[in-house]
This record gives sequence, structure tokens and C-alpha cells, in this order.
Amino acid sequence: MNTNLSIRHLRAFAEVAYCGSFTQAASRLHLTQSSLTATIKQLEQSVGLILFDRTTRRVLLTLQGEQFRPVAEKLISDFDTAIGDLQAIAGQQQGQVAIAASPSTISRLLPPVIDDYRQQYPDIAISLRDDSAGQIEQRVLDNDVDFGIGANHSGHPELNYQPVLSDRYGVVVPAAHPFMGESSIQWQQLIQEELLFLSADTGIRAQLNQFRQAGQLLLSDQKAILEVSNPAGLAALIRQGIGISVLPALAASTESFKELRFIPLIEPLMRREVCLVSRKGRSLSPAASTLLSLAREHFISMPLPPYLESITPEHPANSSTTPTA
Amino acid sequence: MNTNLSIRHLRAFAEVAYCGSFTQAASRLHLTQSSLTATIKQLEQSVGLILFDRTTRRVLLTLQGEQFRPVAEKLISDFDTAIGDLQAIAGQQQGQVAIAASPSTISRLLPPVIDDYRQQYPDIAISLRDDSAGQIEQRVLDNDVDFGIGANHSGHPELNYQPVLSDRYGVVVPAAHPFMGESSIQWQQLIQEELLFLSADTGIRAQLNQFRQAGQLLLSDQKAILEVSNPAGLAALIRQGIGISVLPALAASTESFKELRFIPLIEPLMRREVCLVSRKGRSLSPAASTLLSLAREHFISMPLPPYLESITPEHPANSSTTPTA
DNA sequence: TTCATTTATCGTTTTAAACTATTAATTAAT
DNA sequence: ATTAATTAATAGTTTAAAACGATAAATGAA
Repeated sequence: MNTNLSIRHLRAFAEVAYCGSFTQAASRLHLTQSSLTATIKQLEQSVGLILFDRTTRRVLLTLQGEQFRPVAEKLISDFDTAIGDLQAIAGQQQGQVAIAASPSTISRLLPPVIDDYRQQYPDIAISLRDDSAGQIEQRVLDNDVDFGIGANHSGHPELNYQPVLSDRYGVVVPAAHPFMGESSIQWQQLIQEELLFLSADTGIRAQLNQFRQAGQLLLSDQKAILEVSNPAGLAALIRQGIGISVLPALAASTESFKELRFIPLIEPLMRREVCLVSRKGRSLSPAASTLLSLAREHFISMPLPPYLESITPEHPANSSTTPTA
Repeated sequence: MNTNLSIRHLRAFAEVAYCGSFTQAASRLHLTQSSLTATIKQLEQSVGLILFDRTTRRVLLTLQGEQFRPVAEKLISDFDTAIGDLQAIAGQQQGQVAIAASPSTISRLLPPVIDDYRQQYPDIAISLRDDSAGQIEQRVLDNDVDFGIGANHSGHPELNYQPVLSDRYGVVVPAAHPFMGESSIQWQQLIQEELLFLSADTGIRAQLNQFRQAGQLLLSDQKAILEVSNPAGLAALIRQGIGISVLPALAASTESFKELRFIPLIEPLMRREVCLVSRKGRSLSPAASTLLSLAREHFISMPLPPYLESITPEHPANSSTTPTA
């Protein structure tokens, strides 16, 4: 249709209209006058209309040129702001990042990362979605978030998992509990204990189920399962002396567990890996990419609770959760 | 700023987004795939952002690409409609013409012209401004109208005058007047008559003043001048027998003068020229230009009242109003 | 008139866009 | 697993467009 016309022609038109002179406009556009003349000529011929009445002394808009001027100026301005917005996103002057992560990750790991990032890029909106393990992967798959942070992943073929932290399982006991003095506990010692669980859809519970199914630990003679949907509630029950629980060190290090004791489990020593989860084959926005790198850096260097260790990219551990002898 | 980017890049982007394939989009744009790839690459590099995640099998918009898509589509559409509107004006599918003319011109000369034009270009808006002689020229100078039609022009250096009609002066008398039987009247015969005038700013009155100043006719011993601002009022006074008036044939041929007699003046035989008035060195819009030509044609061939003659472009009369022996 | 200035035009150079052919990668089918 | 088919990326070339420089024609001012 008007394939031969372009923003270039509009810029030329607007500048000549503004200057009332080809020579002057050409200089402002860093062009030669002859080139500008040719451009305006093209525009006029494409449109079939004289836009300027010119003598060597003065260049005036025709009636139609006058009418077209505001239209052209708006087109140019719209174009420039649209491109400018894109460039701003690229330059991270604006934009947004959305992350899905577990509650414990958000409260224990992310605050210093976010704080750091905010200071560098105060105009990027950040959205933290508090989701359970399975939901995190779904969020990433659905493009609801830029990336996720979570453990107990399902190894989805369309997702990329980059391990960042190794998180040790342990028991959480109240101050009065017999385990209190121990520095480590064997899984067998748990058999007689009342065990409290987080609801099935949380990563921790899913992990324990997996072990039970694998028969590595006999929990089948347990009483009816008592489960709580959120970690804070679980902590309250433990404080009450109702039972004890098995949790990863990360989850047990939140504020709710302050008065409780975390004792690492051995035989087998068991870990889960906290991974950065992103979509395979899809690029991250600059903002997301920066935040992800920053998170990785922080995770390597940040002070961590006991039994939580960072995994450096140079020594990538096996990406699936594994018991270690 | 974004001088290197253009509508072309947006079209390419939008088409690839639509097709989800470079090859297919290229074919729809009548380009080769390699060229299109290069164009998208340019766009992405200019904004510093990946817009598509591509594998050889599928091309998907990134989050930012998704956000940019509606913006780009709107820019393209705005651009195309803007250019399209201009082309429509050029092709006279739409647009407007504004004309300034004297009341008598509008009521006596223009109706058939307008009628004809309307049938050919029903979508062009036409605006007729009813102005007196001096105002007509000002309207044209101010670019309020595309062109004007009027007599008694001042010969303004920035205006072009193209004579189209020669309009003879005569006296207008009521049915009972002694002049009634005459086929012509000499200017001297008017000396004893009560003369009624149109107000000073109308062209007719200005013309008569000019003659009085030139001393060619002694009107100085007249009674106090009685003037009326509009021709219809003047006609009423004449019908009442209050006096008679000197008018060009055109003005005297309007409906208001139906029951009055127009008798041409001789010695000297005097004419004024009705001209098409346009701005010097400024081009007319296609719509205005067509209407102006049409008017000229009509004026040549239309049935005219007695003592009103068309002036053909081949025999241009002297452009200023002149007494003719 | 003459002079300075400005737009239009011509021929040339340079840059950008388009093409052709090929490579590398991915998916589907064997 | 291997092959075949399809697709995007790349390299090299051709073509078209844009920009340039120099000059002519036109205009308004001195």
C-alpha cells in the first residue's frame, strides 16, 4: 500500500514545516538540502498532493499540508515513544519482573537480593508470587512469571533447572523434647515419634511421600497423618508439644521456628536442591536476567543458616533430589 | 534518535508475530526469508531486546514482544490511515472547499456550479461565505477560503485575479418612474434623482465613490446620502418610490429586484469585472482547483441576465474596473 | 540592475535493502 | 537411531535507494 513511505518522510515533512526552509531543515536533520528536497518530493508524489508551496524565498504549507502537520507530528511522536519504551525496557529503566517462589524462599533468601536489585533499578516493578512447589513450575510454564525458585521439581522437559542451594533435611523439635541434646538424629529414631506434615501440595511433604513410597523409611506404622498447610501453623503445633516434624533447613530457619531446635537427619543424610527454574528455549527479559544473576551471586555469598549450602555453578550437583550416603 | 528504525521494521515485526514464521511472513510481505530475518534483527538490535524466541520449528513472541505487538500494530494502522486520508483528499474522495463571494454571486451565479460539482463529488464539503468585496480578499489572504469570487478588487499584490464576468452598471427604477420607458440612461440624467446607495463596504458603493472622487460624475450637489446595507432592503426602498439606485446588473438581477426595472447606464458605459480571486504563489487543493475550473466553465456558458457577459480566458480584459467609452 | 540566498536538478558515491545459495538446527517419520 | 523435510541464520552478491556535491534557476532585497 504505502510501503514506499516511511517515518523518514514524516520527519522530513515535519522539520520543513517547522523551519519553513529546506536548507535549514536539512541542516537540522543532518542531511543535504538536495536530499531533503528529494524526500519531500517523494512524499508529495506518493500522496498525490502538494504539501508545500515554495519559492526560493519562502516555504509555506498548503492547506492540506497544514492539516497533515499535526497528524504527522503525532505519528512521529507515537513512533518514537513506542521505540523509546522498548529501549527503556532493554536498558532496565523500566519494566517488571515476576518471580514465583516458596514462602520460605521469599522470607529467608530473597529479601537481600531484592534490596540490592531495588537500589540498582528502582524503576523496575517486582512481583513475588508465594507458591508451593508444583505451582511454581506451572507458573513458569504458563509464562505468569519470569522465573521461579523452588525445590522438589518434577524435571519438566520444557523447564530449565539451575541448582543454587543444597538444603539438608532435619527434625524440628520443641525445647522440652528428648532429642534436644543430640547433634544429629537417625531416620530410624523417628519411627516412634508423632510426625507432623505440611500439606501434600507443599514441596517438603511431597518429598517425604516420595521417600516413604521408595520404602527407604518405614512410616507406614505411623498414626493417622496430621498435616498443616502452612509452616507457621506447623511450628505452633510443635511448640505445643503435639509432635515433631521433618523439614528442610531452609523452611525451619524462618521466624516461626525461632524457639524450636533443628537437628539434622543422618543415615541417610538427605538433601533437596533449591533451583532457579526458567523456561527452556525462551529468553529472559533484561530485567529478569539481571535479577536472576544477582540472586545467584547472593546465594553463593550470603550468610546461610546451618545445613543450607550454596552450590556454585562450577560444581553443579545432580539436578534431582537425591539421598546421599 | 531512532532514525534507523522505520515503519518497515514494524510491518516486518507484526507480520512475523502474526504468522509465527519467518518464511511464511516473508512470502506474505513479498520478501525473501533472509531479508526479513535481517530486518527483525535490525529492529531487535536497535531496541536492544529480543522480540522473538525462535527455533527452526517455531517462532514465539517474548514477553516484551507480546507487549509490543499491539503498540506496533496501532502505529502501522495509524500511519496507513493518515497517508490514506491524504491520498483520499488528493483523489477528491473527500475534503472540503471554502469559497468567499458576494451575496449576489452566491444567489445568482453559484447555484448551478455547486449543483454540478455536488453530483460529481458528493463527498466534498462545500462552504460558501457570504462576504462583501473587501472581506472577500481578506478571506483569501487569511487562508480562510480556498478562493473568492468578487468584483471591485483592490489589486492586492499577493492575490491573483482572474476576470470571468463583465458586469454592466445601470439604474434600478420602480415601475412608476419616468425612466421606465427608456432603453438606456445617461449618467447626467441622474443628477436630479434621489440616489440610494449600498453601504460603503459593499463593492457597488465603493465603486461609485471611486467615480465621484475622480470627478467624472458630479454627485456632490446631491442630498444627504441614503444608504442601505443590503440589496434586499435597497430594493424595498426603491419599490416604495423613495428613490432609484445605481447597481451592477448582477446585483439587480436577484429575486428582490424582480418587480423593478434595470436600465443600463451609458456615457460612459461602465462595467466592473467579477473575478476569481486566489492567493498568488499558493497552490489550490485538487478539490478547490476542480471547483474553480468548473465555475469558470459555467460562467462562460451559463444563461446570464442582460448586461452581464462572460469573459473568456482567451480574451482577458484589463483586470481592474475601467470606464469604457 | 546586481547580489545574496534558496530551491530544484543532475550526476555520482555511498549505504542499505533485497536476493541467491548454503549451513545449521529441529522435528517428524522411517 | 537415522533419515528426510522444514526452518531460521549466515555469507556473499546484486540492486535499489538514499545521501552527497556541484550547479542552475528563481526570488527578494539592496
